Amino acid sequence: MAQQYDRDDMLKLGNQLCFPLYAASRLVQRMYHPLLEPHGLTYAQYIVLMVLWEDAPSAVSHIAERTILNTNTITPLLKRLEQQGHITRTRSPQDERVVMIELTDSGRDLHNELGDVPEKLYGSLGSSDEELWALKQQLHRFIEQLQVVVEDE
Amino acid sequence: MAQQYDRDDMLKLGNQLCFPLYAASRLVQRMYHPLLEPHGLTYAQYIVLMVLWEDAPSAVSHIAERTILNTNTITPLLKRLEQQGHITRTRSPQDERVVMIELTDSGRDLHNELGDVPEKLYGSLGSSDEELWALKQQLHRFIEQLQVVVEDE
DNA sequence: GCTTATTATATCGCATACGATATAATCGAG
DNA sequence: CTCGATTATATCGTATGCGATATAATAAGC
Repeated sequence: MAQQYDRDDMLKLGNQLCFPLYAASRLVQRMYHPLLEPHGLTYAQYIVLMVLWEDAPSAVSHIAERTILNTNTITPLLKRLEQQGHITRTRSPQDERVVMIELTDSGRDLHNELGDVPEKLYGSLGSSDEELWALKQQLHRFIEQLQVVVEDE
Repeated sequence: MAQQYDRDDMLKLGNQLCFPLYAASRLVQRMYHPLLEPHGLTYAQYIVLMVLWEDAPSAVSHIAERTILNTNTITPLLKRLEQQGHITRTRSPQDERVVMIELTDSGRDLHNELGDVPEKLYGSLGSSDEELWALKQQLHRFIEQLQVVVEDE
């Protein structure tokens, strides 16, 4: 993308890739908020719950890896979910460094209660499924490359 | 995208569009951090400065509109930039509700100092310019749709 | 000219998100 | 078996980011 602009244009907001990523992500989160808030959930908690609905129990580090978040972000977030009664946190007897996260009945119930959230969200957009799918696939490829670079630093 | 999955799959992390957006945005920000930190800048400050390098002086609300951030996010951010000496904040004599943001010499100098940041960043990725450009365009279209929905709430 | 509606920014409170650092547990090499 | 290296989570401090609310200024309608 560098070759397409002169030096001044390189710093224009409209020519950045970082900015539409940033803006789109926050707009999507704003869309989720009214659907999650009645269940007392934040967007980040919802992301973590999606990992657990697929793969519980899980270690904190596994959740961090799946969500591409630092463990020091995950830990306080999980503590709040625990306080809300949706998960439990226990040290693994096999390796006491590891904290295992399990879903409670309440946490599992949320899976049912929130099952229609994505449909409600994407249903209200003008994009076709094909367009959204294509965007998702491109983002996955992009993330793979970003992860390579970020890990090398 | 709703039609392609059954109900269970709808809540799998790998099938979400929101998640790769969220992850990609944060990974990009992590890439920027080592390039901005030596200048004492955060990523959000950098985004705001890009608006100002194009369009200064500007009102707070204009910056908020361009960045798609709330004014209550922008105001504390601008105060820190002011403290660092990169901008000034003054009430407009024409309309005392409005705060005008101007760049200082120091703020303008940063434009030169940070001119090679995007190239350093994207140069290290494996993606072609065409791929990054296509992703950017798709995100712009997506944002337009999101903004329509978010504003209707 | 007055009053209500609207607009612009500021403050409050809470939840991230991450770099840096600390603590404790486990692993592996010698 | 011991010790250094590595790993997992926790804490600290700072900067967002946003919903809700407050304050002040301007606009619009009568």
